[in-house]
Amino acid sequence: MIDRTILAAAKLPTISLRFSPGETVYERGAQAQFVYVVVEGALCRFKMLPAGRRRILQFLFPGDGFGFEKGKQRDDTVTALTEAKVICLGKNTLLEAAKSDVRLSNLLFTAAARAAAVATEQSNALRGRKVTEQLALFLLEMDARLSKSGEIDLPMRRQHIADYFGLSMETVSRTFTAFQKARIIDFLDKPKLQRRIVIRDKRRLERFASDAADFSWGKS
Amino acid sequence: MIDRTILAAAKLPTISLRFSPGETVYERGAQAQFVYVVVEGALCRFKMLPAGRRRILQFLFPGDGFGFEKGKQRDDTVTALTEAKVICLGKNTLLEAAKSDVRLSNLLFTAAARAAAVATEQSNALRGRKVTEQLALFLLEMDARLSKSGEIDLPMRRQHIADYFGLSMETVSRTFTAFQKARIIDFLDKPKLQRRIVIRDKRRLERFASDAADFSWGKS
DNA sequence: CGTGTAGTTGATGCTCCTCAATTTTTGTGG
DNA sequence: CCACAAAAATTGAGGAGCATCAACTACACG
Repeated sequence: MIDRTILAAAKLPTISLRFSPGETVYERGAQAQFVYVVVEGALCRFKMLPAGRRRILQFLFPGDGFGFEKGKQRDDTVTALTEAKVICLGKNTLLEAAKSDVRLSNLLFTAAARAAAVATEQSNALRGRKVTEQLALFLLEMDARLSKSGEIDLPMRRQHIADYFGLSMETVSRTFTAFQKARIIDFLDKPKLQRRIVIRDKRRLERFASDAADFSWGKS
Repeated sequence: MIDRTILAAAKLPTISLRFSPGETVYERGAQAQFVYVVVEGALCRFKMLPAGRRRILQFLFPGDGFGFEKGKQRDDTVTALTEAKVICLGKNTLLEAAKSDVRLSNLLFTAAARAAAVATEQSNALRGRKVTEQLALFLLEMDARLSKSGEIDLPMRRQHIADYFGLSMETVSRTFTAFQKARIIDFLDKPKLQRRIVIRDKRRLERFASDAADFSWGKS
């Protein structure tokens, strides 16, 4: 909900940080001192659930902000999926600056309103949709956000995707395989965890994403 | 995301409106001129989906605000479920006032941030939960918001609840019946379409809401 | 008293989860 | 570079949960 634009407008000094895969930016229970913006790499924001499961709230990519939720204590955890660079800024510093700067305050408000809209939109976009729809949307989104020369190099594992959609890892895998067998996507670089994907038939993927069209699992 | 507090702080004149069951406050495509706050009664906000289905985004009760989404055109529709009273205020009027009033601008920002938090929270609270959990939560929420002397008089039909959770009407009905058979709730006033409900065993309902405990459908 | 709407109940099938086995990829130390 | 162990991903079989279709009941209204 916060982004580069706002930090730039605030004209306040920021701190730059680096993380390696698996390192955590902050954990549940920590003091909520800073707000962050991703500069490079990929991270994910999640909560732990009873029974050792976790719910992934968001995947974070360059330009995305995080850590601005209300409350003095963190309620979520953020860890890096890849090598990542983020900048941060004291939360109070920003809020104080907003108190005397109407333009900044309005920027914050607009950003928050947009964030709220996006949040409700997202939650509604996924409800009641079939797995093929959700994952088609996911692949299209990842394609839009991090494809280079037509290839998507997914920074997250199947389990992460499953935790994001509340599905089982197996279902994610089966769906991707089905997409591949239908020649909608392809895996590249077998020696690289099938995480590198190419969309071969975007048209058809988009049809899956909007339409509830269905295909059978058992087809060759 | 907007509420009474903000309209009060804005010190701007509001207009009072009344609606009867089934009447619409605004429809998809209309100009987004006003923001609203419910004073009395119940309404619902929804979008139409292909195939004649609809997705209910929110049930609105006294104190709830609506109509503040970005964009010049409405993307949703709001209709009254019961006799309802709402107040409204020109959107631009409010935004203009905020431009020169830091305190109001900050209030708007805070409200928007809270709305964003609530939205993400809600969307995450429902993902992957079983029907019994979702509906137990729903009943507890309705109990908190509109019970009088222990009775909940639901303003919405089974179909509305189903559209809200993305379930079928039949599943909602079966679950309520199961709650009743387990003596967790009871229906009052048979001659009133089973919409009047009493929670008999709140403790157990709360367990259903948090825990994924399950019971069989076929029990007497 | 017939018609329409809301709600309940039952039978059947699809979707996706769970558990388990197997294959592929990664990482480590010779 | 290879051998081995650990982690990630795939694949298969069986089952739980919810949708769908359809019949039936209860109440509202003319």
